[in-house]
Amino acid sequence: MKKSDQASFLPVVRELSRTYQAFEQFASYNIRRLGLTPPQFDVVTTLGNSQGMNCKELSDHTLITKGTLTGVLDRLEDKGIVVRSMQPNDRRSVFVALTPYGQELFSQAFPAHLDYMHNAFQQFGEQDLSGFCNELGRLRASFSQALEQQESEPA
Amino acid sequence: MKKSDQASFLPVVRELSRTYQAFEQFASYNIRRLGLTPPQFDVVTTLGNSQGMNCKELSDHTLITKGTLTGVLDRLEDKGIVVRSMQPNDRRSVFVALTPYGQELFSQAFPAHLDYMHNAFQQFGEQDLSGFCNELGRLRASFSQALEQQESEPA
DNA sequence: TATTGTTATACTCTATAACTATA
DNA sequence: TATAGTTATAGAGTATAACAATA
Repeated sequence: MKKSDQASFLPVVRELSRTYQAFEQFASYNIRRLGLTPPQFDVVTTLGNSQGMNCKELSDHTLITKGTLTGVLDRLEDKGIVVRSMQPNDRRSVFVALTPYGQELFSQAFPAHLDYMHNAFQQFGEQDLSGFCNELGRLRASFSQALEQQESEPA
Repeated sequence: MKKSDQASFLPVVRELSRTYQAFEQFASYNIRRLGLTPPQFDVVTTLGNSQGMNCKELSDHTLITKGTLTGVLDRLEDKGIVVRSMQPNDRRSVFVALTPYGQELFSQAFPAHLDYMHNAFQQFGEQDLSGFCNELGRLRASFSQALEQQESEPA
């Protein structure tokens, strides 16, 4: 019997995609009302929960690759939300932080977004939530591991 | 206490995003080797598991909106993978199906992709998998419902 | 030599809405 | 009037690689 004949994991894959799409739709419905795209919002919240960081760290946190990040930051800078500055200690590095306006946006929009997201979780208790986290974590670990295996193999 | 102060669902949201990203990376690593993008692959597998369908049905299955679908189909047609034809019964409708080459691609690539995906699920048993589906399904239902609520509210 | 970030290129997808041809 | 699909527009993210400045 070929492996593909017993693809009992297929429903999981389908369900994961559908669930993420539903989440993405729900979340971005609110995010776009702020005039932001999801990647932009991701950057703003990452910066908002820190004192600022360089592009490399920002890229690691958001999983946005450096080439793309330049464009995202450009657009956020145009909107006056973030500011770039040079670092004296390492002059290759660019320090990125929220502007005062960006901080105001963050401190207003982030709690509001949490309240919004809360609507989707009202029916779940602590136990449900930690159950979700566990299951998702198991899946994620497995995908990461499988990808690493692939990448380390000869093409 | 404000709702946002007790955001115990935040880890779930983060974990769902990370998990999906890990899945997406893992899956697309293989899909791109076929010279396809994930949306294109989605269309190919949807068509491959059917006798063909019109754009409306295809859009419903893949969740790709009609405007985007036109472009995706254009590129698949350029590659000789799908073919569009008119329907005599409803001349507004366009029937989309795999070409013989597209069918060959599908019948070779789809099982291969399942075998590839299988690598990420080896460690899970039937019970794990159905557990994942249940949890994901609960989440999805909740997101869908919450979005509907939002959309029905006065902006 | 390796790293940080920008630039360049070319493509792909997205959202939105106007448009056509049918029904 | 409503529906199916295309077209138009403008933007935004993606992958990739070359590049400049710095370490």
